Amino acid sequence: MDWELKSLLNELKEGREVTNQLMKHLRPSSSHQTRQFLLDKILCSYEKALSILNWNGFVVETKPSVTAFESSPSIDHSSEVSDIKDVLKKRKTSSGGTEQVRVCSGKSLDNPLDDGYCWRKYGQKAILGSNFPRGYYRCTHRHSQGCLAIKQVQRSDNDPSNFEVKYKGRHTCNQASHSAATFVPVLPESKEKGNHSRKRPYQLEKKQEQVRHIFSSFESGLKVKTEDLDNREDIFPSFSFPVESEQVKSCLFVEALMENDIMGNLSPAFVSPATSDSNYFSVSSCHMGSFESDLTDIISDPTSVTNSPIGDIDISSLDNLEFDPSFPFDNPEFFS
DNA sequence: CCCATTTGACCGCC
DNA sequence: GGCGGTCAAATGGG
Repeated sequence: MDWELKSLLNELKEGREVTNQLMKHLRPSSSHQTRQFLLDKILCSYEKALSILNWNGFVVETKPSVTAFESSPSIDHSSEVSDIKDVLKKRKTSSGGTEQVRVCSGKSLDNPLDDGYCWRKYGQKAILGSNFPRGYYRCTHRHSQGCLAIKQVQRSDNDPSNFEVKYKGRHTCNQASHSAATFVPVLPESKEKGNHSRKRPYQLEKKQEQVRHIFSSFESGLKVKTEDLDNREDIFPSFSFPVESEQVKSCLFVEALMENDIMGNLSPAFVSPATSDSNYFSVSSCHMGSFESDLTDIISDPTSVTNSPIGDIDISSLDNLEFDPSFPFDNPEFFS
């Protein structure tokens, strides 16, 4: 089975499971926060499922949705949710065909350039019809390691606090593969810079700074457009990946806390970014965004790992999920 | 001094 | 010719 279909199934299953959890939490004793958490998870599953369909050429219109978060006065989740508009665009490929490009919108109150990679700006252009110039960046390791990753950043006209980030190419540098795989921030530079004593500490420092920003960047969200210059199977193992790796870890972290079997079921898009198309991470950003308070609490306080459930979610209740086994989500023919 | 950014020039495509 | 994208010299910061 295609991994996309697996992902789709996983997302739908997860949506089903979380819906069941939510049902359990409809009782008055459950907290609003818990219900929000579950609602958001459901929405994210739907978003991911829709994205998968989108990517496979289905015409799926995604529109801003309303969630319980809008009733939350403390956090502006409404903007996040309404910004999770994944738009597919066609672009020409080198072979003359078209290729889908997904646009995810969001807001970044933080530095939109901090996505875990080291970028070097090589140009800036005023774009016709846009109020703000477009910045052109390429991977710092372009020359030392031949990394061809490129990104373009442009402030949104409609919402100047919004940035559209468009990625092209894939990271082939060490930084990409390692930062995607582990938390180890940076690798030794290639020998040509070995005589530079200050280089490494500087990059380490910078990298750690970037890592710190990753969550906040995705809390607020970014408008991210991805596009690869190569073939589809080449799509960005890396692109997602300092970013997504953080998210994956966070998700795994959350999932582990929430009894992996229940909330687990991570889609391949999450688990195996190296084999995924580039674009699913943005959906997970909504995931992240809505979990922000929980995650930041958990992450900032290691002691909470073992003895603190997420918010006040009743983990024990998650052990006994109930859902209608007759619902044909598991049947591949359901989707044919 | 090295490196990243800035910015005007240049290039290729439509 | 106009536009988007890239190059590369100039500039500035650490």
